[in-house]
Amino acid sequence: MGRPWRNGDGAGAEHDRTCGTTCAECEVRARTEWSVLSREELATLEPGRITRTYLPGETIFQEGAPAHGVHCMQGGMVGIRKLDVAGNSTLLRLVHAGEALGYRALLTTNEHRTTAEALTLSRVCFLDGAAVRRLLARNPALGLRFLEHAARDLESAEDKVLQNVTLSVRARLAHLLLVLKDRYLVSERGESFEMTLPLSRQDMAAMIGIRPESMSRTIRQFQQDGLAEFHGRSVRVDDITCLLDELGESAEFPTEVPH
Amino acid sequence: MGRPWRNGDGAGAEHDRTCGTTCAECEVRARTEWSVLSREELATLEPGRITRTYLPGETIFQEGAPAHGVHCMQGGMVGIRKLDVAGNSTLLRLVHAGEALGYRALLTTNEHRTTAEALTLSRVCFLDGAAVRRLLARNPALGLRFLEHAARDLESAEDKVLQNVTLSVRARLAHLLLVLKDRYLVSERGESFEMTLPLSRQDMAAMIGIRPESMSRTIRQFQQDGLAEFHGRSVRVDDITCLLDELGESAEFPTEVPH
DNA sequence: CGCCAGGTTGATTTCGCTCAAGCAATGTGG
DNA sequence: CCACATTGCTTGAGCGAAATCAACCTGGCG
Repeated sequence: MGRPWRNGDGAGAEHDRTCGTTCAECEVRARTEWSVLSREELATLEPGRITRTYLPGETIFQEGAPAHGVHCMQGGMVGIRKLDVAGNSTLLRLVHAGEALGYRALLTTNEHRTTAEALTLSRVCFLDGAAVRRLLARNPALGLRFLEHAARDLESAEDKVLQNVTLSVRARLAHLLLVLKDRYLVSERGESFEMTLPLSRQDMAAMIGIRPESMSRTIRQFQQDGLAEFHGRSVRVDDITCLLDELGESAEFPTEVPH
Repeated sequence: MGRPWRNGDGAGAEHDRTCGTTCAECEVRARTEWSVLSREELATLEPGRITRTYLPGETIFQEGAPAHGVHCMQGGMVGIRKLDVAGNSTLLRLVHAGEALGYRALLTTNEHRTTAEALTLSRVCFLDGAAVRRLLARNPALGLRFLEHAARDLESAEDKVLQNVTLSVRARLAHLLLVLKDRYLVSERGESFEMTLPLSRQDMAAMIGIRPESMSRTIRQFQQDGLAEFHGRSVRVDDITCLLDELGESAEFPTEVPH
């Protein structure tokens, strides 16, 4: 249990001693929406604050449950899932240290529309909804920070829609690898790089909307084609440009022949 | 061009005489984000306001273009599209009278990530970005209204992701018809109803992420199965419950056999 | 009249899913 | 320590839904 918050986040500045400190002293505060608040404003959040550690697999809130407040990630990684009637699930996005979680339900239905599940050991603060709403009503900057967050989430959700519709599985996996590279890169040299995947195969499959079997097969294809080498959760890519080529390949320009 | 703003919106209160009036006098204001503003605040928007009418097919803003402000729908219907490299496009959502348009780019990149195209004759106001930002910084309620809007958009985008991944084309068309029914219903009696589609077949296909050919075939299937009758843009559904059945049918409970 | 975009239909292909089995790593209880 | 269950991952065989390719039809319009 040495340093559980170091999970590829790069910052690696979160230690056990954050345990129980106030928001004002929180090490990830600068990255959060709360960074726009004054000391006095921050203090109003303290009474309704609860910090908790979640083990991998534990759920933080469930789809359909009423939202009583906002969660704020201190460390670890959480997956936002959405399930359909048949139990089929999609992994919509990953949430890391410094990000808010479940803020949306506070604004609309008061009911969570997604499930949040810890994917690694995670420390998460819960902040009381009423206190947050009071601050939102008073300080415009706070709402704007959340608005930016929502705008980014919306952007990536729309990207995902387009991706799932237009790209092949190969292209979607290539895209996923490139996205994960930004955060989970281990080493890079020229056109080649290495990274450690933060997700199981199943979860990677759920991220691009395919079955685990298809993930296996596509990974094997990538290896056979010399695109990437997978050893457990570590991936080595020799030539990143090959990966980039995959993105457009499934739907190349329709050879604009004049007449 | 008698009454161009009556497009199934139900309200039907927008007429040509709205032309050139102020925001304060705007007939759709009560439904907009601006409803939380005082008369004085509204007045600050006037200098940077431009009202324009768009013909069907005209684009209001294009993916990649810089955003200089926010658009506000007075009447008509606009489609939000997103294109991929190969020219393949998806219709992400429809925007109607009283809704803001292109507000997201103002908050993040300052660059539009989607294209907005008038689908019917539409009247749209443009509001200067700097003026809007000034108000956002002053009045928390305005930001919260936009935040609610973004939260709803995000919700439906995530629903769409799940839908495209888990539901069959049949189920997705059934779902689309049920969604369109809410707004474009013509008449209803018991389990049966009639409506007039606001979209071409191509655009309906683009909404659920399929090719036009597949849309044709699925419509024919629906007719053969007695689910719905299509005559051009009018649809008659005899038994709405049949349509509802389609939603879950593609992925029914996996027969939870104990042991 | 000819042209053209939108829509329909048919034939064929292909990509990813389903179903099924097997395997390695891990845990568990006797 | 072993027998056994469990879980995550992989692989194979076969199927089926939707895409692709291609032709044709229709109505609107210059």
